[in-house]
Amino acid sequence: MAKEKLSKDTWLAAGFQSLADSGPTSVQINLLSQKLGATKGSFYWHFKDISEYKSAMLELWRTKVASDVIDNINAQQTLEQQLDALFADATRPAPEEYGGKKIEPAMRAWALSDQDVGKALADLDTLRLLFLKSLLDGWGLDGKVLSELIYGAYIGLDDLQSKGRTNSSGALTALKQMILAATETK
Amino acid sequence: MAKEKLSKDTWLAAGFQSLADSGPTSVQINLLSQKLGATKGSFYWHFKDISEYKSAMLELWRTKVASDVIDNINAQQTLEQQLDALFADATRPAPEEYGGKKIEPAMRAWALSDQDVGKALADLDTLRLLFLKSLLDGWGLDGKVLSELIYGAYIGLDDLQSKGRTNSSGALTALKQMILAATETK
DNA sequence: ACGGGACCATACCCAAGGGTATTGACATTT
DNA sequence: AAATGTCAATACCCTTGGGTATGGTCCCGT
Repeated sequence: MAKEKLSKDTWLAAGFQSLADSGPTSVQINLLSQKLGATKGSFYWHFKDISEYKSAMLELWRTKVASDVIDNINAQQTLEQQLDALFADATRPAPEEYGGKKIEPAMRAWALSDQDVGKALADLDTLRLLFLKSLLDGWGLDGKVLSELIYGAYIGLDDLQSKGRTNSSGALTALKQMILAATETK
Repeated sequence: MAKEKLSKDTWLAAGFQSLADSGPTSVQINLLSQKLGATKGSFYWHFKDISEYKSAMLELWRTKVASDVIDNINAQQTLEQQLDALFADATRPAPEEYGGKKIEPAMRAWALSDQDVGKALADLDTLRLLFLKSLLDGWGLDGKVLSELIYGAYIGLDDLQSKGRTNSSGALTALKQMILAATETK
């Protein structure tokens, strides 16, 4: 790590990295400090306290990291393209500025112990599920059921990949094929 | 909670309940004590320290709670029955003696911050994935890809259900139908 | 060159949670 | 009934991690 002045975003990126690597309990001020080669003095200049810091992480995740999925899908035309956009999101790690790792599984873990994260994740889940449902309904499919299946696979494969169990791309294309096949039998 | 003598298993069940409800950080001695209407004195009689307690939780989970899946599947004959057995496991909560809640999502969360849990979960994942793969291969399917898809859906829907987002049974039967359909086109 | 603000290091304090020691109530054994 | 063993309450200690106070360095504008 360079010796330059630290910024709010640098601190947050370190937090996301710790979060993805070792879970919510690992995002503590001392750890982050030594990870950045700094001390608490710097942290408390950029943030009032740790709850403000965590709120900033949550907000950053909601707005910048986790909210692109729907937009990406809306930009596509065919169902296949839309599914590709959705599944690409499950494979792609977070941008380097935000830790460079897959953080959604860790966020789901975090949601267990933090009410605010839990609420944000709940909102995100219902939003995505509803969006998926209406999308699939629009293609003449059983949106209620398929949205849950697709989103479930999205979450689970995301988790498997983040833990290094698989690369998950093959499984997602298989699911895509199955769904596309279902549209033709209509 | 009754006023009776507490047992090791009672303490462990309380731990699983806390774990499922509020994540790994919530399994602490003081909290469990007041949850059981007791004090630390009791805890430290049954367990040497908290790491022994957590090891006991992990071991109990591995042997009693999480290892039934493969056995249940092996007891079935047709592919459909086997898939049913697998998916039933994703829906069923833990037995009352072990907290009575779905704990695998919380275990996956715990694995982020605890090396031992991480290793146990990794072993379990690879075991299940390999088993699923060979199973599907035996039915003339693409085991490598489908095992990941099925297990991913298993994990994700398990998580969604534990967070109260869906009941997941519909999605799983849909996936089952898709897989069964794939066997017929062979 | 100097005054002020951005940025960070150092040295503390405090609450929380793990751990220990001691004692007490109750049952069982001899 | 005396002794032993099981189980739990109480009162402590210690470490960890959040938080504060204070002072230092660098830079930038005037």
